Amino acid sequence: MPELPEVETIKRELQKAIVHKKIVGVIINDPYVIKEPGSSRFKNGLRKATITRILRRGKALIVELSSGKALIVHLRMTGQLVYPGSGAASRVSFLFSNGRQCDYNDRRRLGELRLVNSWQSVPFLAKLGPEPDQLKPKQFAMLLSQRKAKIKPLLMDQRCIAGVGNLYAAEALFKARIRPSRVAASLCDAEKRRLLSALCSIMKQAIKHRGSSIDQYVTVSGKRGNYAHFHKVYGREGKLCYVCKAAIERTVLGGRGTYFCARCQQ
DNA sequence: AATGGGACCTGCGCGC
DNA sequence: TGCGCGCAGGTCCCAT
Repeated sequence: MPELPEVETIKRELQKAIVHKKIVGVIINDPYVIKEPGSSRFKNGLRKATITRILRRGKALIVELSSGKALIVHLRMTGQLVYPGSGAASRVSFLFSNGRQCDYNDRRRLGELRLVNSWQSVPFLAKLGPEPDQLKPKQFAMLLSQRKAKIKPLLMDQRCIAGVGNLYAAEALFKARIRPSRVAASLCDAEKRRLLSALCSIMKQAIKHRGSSIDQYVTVSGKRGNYAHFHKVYGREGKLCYVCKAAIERTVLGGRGTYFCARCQQ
């Protein structure tokens, strides 16, 4: 579900909601979503900890604790953090000293919670590529050079660039007028510059609108994201391209549904 | 190195 | 009404 803009939106709301609050208890309704450590060590490691800071890297949330440990939350497809939570549908609830709680919900149970001593050493985080807005055009060009992979799956490879998923990859490629099936190394300098610029501007706009609520993504406070109103290709198979009126097409790349305009994107 | 397939999960909407 | 299938914003693992 959530890509960079959705996770960033969650991070910002979470900051306002729970930073400086003290955890007094943890309710585990579904131990499956806790990948490390075991339930009791997870509970004990969180109890009495105060939340000091919340960070985002790619699509992962990092909740830093006064104990020096960190809670890593990856929402994958259907994870949600809700504050204040009611406990309904909660897989794990974090109870605070103010009597309120933050619920972790996850319909498909693909998400992960981990309590770690040092988040820098979590393999997935250590391997993440740079954030899109940290990239200079030259670096971006380097990342794509020599790569035989198709550009859309490569954009979604978290080791290449962090935070880009299926939806925003499709939108960025449309804005940059590049066909998703193009081999990355075949992009000319101008196309690479267009693509980075499209990626950054789309992420920025999407964050401004709290991300895209397509199915059931909501922010921490339960608000929907409005960026779906701005989608040009994602989910628009058979509908007319806003630029050239050709029908938007859908294909599969790297196992993921891929939407594009065959006329605008060459 | 890169790609394709499957796996992990649940639930929705569709056609029959 | 019921059933099977395809689909879903993510990532990992294995075979080729």
